[in-house]
Amino acid sequence: MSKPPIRPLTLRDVSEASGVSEMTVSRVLRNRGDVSEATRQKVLLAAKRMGYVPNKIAGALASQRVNLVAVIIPSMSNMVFPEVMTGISRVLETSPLQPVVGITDYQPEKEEKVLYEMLSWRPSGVIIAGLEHSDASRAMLKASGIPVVEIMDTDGTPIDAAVGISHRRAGREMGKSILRAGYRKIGFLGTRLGADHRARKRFEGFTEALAKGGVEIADTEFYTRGSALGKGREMTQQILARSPELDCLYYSNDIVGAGGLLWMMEQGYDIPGSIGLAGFNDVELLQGLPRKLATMDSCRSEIGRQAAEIILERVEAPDTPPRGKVELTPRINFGDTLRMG
Amino acid sequence: MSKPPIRPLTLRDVSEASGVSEMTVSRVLRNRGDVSEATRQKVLLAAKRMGYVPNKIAGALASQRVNLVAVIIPSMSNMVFPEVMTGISRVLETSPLQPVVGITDYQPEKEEKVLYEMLSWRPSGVIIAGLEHSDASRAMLKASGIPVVEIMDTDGTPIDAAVGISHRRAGREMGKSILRAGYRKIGFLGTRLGADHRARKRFEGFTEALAKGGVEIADTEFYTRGSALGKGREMTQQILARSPELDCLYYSNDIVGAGGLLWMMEQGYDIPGSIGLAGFNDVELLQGLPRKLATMDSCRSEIGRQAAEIILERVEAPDTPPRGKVELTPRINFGDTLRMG
DNA sequence: TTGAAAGCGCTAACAA
DNA sequence: TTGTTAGCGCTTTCAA
Repeated sequence: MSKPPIRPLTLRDVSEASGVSEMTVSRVLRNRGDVSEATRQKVLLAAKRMGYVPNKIAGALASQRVNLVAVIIPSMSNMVFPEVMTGISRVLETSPLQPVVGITDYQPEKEEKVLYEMLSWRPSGVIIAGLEHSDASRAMLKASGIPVVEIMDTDGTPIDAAVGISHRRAGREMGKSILRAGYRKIGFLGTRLGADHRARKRFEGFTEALAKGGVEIADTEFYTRGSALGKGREMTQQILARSPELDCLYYSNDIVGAGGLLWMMEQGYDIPGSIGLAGFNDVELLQGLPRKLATMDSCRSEIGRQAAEIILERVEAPDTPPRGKVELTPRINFGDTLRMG
Repeated sequence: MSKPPIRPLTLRDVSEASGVSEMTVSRVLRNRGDVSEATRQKVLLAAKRMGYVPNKIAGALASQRVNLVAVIIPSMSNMVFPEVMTGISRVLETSPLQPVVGITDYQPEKEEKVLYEMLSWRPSGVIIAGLEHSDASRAMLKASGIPVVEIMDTDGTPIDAAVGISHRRAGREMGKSILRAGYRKIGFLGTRLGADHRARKRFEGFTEALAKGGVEIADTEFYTRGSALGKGREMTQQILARSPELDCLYYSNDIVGAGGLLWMMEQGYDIPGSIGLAGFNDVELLQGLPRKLATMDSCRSEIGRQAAEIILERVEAPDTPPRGKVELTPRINFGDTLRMG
C-alpha cells in the first residue's frame, strides 16, 4: 500500500504509465473515437491499477459541458420531495445527466443564493419548485440560457416550462366535495400563509369554492415550523376547543391531518359521520393509519418524471419548441374520513 | 429585456463593461486584495446589471480548490438522514464549504459509482455513511488525499475518521433492558439482514444480550423494501398469528414499530403489560402517536454536526491530527410501550 | 493599487 | 488509429 499522493493523478500520469498519448488515454476513458483494442486494454489497466479518477472540473471547462441538473426544492423532510426526486432520478438514470439538489427552506433569499451557487457550476438544466421567485432569481434563470422547468404548480406564468397541478383548483375541488357531502361548518388548519405559496393557493381555491356555495370558513388555525403529527394533534385540539360546532376540517397537508385524525380517534369523535377530515398530498404514511385520511394526490413522481423528460429532451435537441405548461389532474381519495356527496 | 445570451457572461465581459482589468474584476468579486472603493463600486455595478454569475468550473481549475463536501448516504426517505443533513448544514453554513448529497440505496455498487462521480469533482472532503465499503471504494477514498469521515457506525475500522454509535452495543442495551423488564418470549421484526449493516449489528447485539440471559429469539419476521407504517402492521399481524405467545417485539426501526403499535392498539393488546414493543432511532413522528413507542436515540444531528466539524477542521488546518473514532452514547427512551426493569 | 503572463487538466479540432 | 495544438475562464504569481 503506497501512501496517499500529495496531488491527485492526472491524465498525464496515466499517459506516462501506459506509454500512450494523453489524448488517446482521454479517448479510451470516455469511450470516444476509434481506439485499437490493444491500446484500450493497456490504458484501462494502467488507469485502474493507479486508481485514476478523472478531473471533471477540467473536463467540463474544456468541453463546455456539465452533465448536472440543478434541482431546487424547499425541503427534503416532508415526504413530498423525496418522491419528486425519485421520478427525476428514474428518468435521468437513462442519460448521462445527474441531479444535484439544493434546499431553500421556503426562503426566497435562500433560493436566490442556492440558485446563484448552482448556476455558477454551469449545469445543463434547472428544475425548480414553484412559480414564485425573486426578480433576481428570475433574471438569473432567464440569463442562464439553459432549460428551466418550474415544478409542482401551474397557477402562474412559467419562465420557460412548468409541470405541476393547479393548487387553486385542487383547493376548489376539495371545497366542492366537502360541500356536496353536506358539511357546512368548516375549519382550515395549515401552515401560516405566505411562505408556502402552494398551500396558500389551495386555501384560496378552497374558500372560493365554499363562497360559491354560500359558506364561509368558520375557523382557522395556523402554525409556523415543522409539519409533524404532533402539530396536527395540538392544532386540532385547539380549534375544536374554540369552535366545537365544526363539522369538517381541511388540513394543508396529510401529516398534520394524520395527527388530527389520530387525536380525534382517541377522543372518540364520529368520523366521518359528525365530522369530516381531509388532507393533501396522498403520502405513503397514510396507508398505515387506522383509518385512511381523505386526501388528494399531488402527482409528485409524475411531476418529477415529466420535468426530467423536458430537460433531457431540450439538452439532446436544443431547438425543441418549449412545451409550456403541463397541468396534471389530481384525484380526490375520500378514504374513511369524508362522506361522499 | 434583452434576449438571453448564446454564451454565458465571462469575467472579460464585465471587464470590458466596467473598463477595469479582468484581474481586478476578479479581485472585487472575490473580496481579495486591495481594491480602491471607486473601482470596486464600478465593477460591482457592472456585474450586477449584466447579471454576471461567475464560472466556478474555471475558478476551481485555476485555484485547485473546490468548496464542496460530498455527503454519501443510503437513502433520503427514511427520516433519519434528513436530520444528519441538518447537523451537517448547520456547521458548514459558517464556512465556505457546501454539502452535496449522493444516494446509494444501500447498494455497494451504487455507492462505488456515486463516490467515483463525486470524487471526480474534487471535493474538499467526504462524509459517508457506514464503515462497510467495497475494496474499490476504500481505495478511492484513501487515494483521494482529502479528509474522509465515516458516519453512523463505530463498529469497525475507519479509513480516516468516524463519528457514530455502536449499533451492536445499542442492540445489546435494548436486549438487556427488555430482559430486565421481565419479557422472555421475544420476537424481532426488521429489514432483511445484509444490505443494512447497522440494522444487522443491532440484531446481533440484541441476540447476544438475550443469550447472556439464557433467552433465545422466539421468532423473527423480515421484510425487504420500504419502511412504511403499513409494513409494520402487516409484519406484526403475521408474527403474532404465528407466535401468539410472544411477550415482546423488537423492531429494527421506529416506523415499522409505529405501524405495529397502531395495529396492536386497534386489536386491544395490553401494552406494555402483556406485551412490550421497542423500536430504534427516536424519530419525530413518534411524538404524535397515541402512545410513545420505546426507542433509542441514534444521535443523528450530533453525528452530522461532529462529522462536519472534523472536515472543516481538516480543511482549514490540513495537519490536524486525525480524531480517529468518535463514539456517541445513545439513550433508551422507554416511552409507553416497555415496562421498566 | 493595478496589470500581464502563465497555466490549472482536460477536450475540440485538426493533422498525420 | 494516433498525436499535436490551442484554448476553456479563471486565479496565482510576479512585476509595475
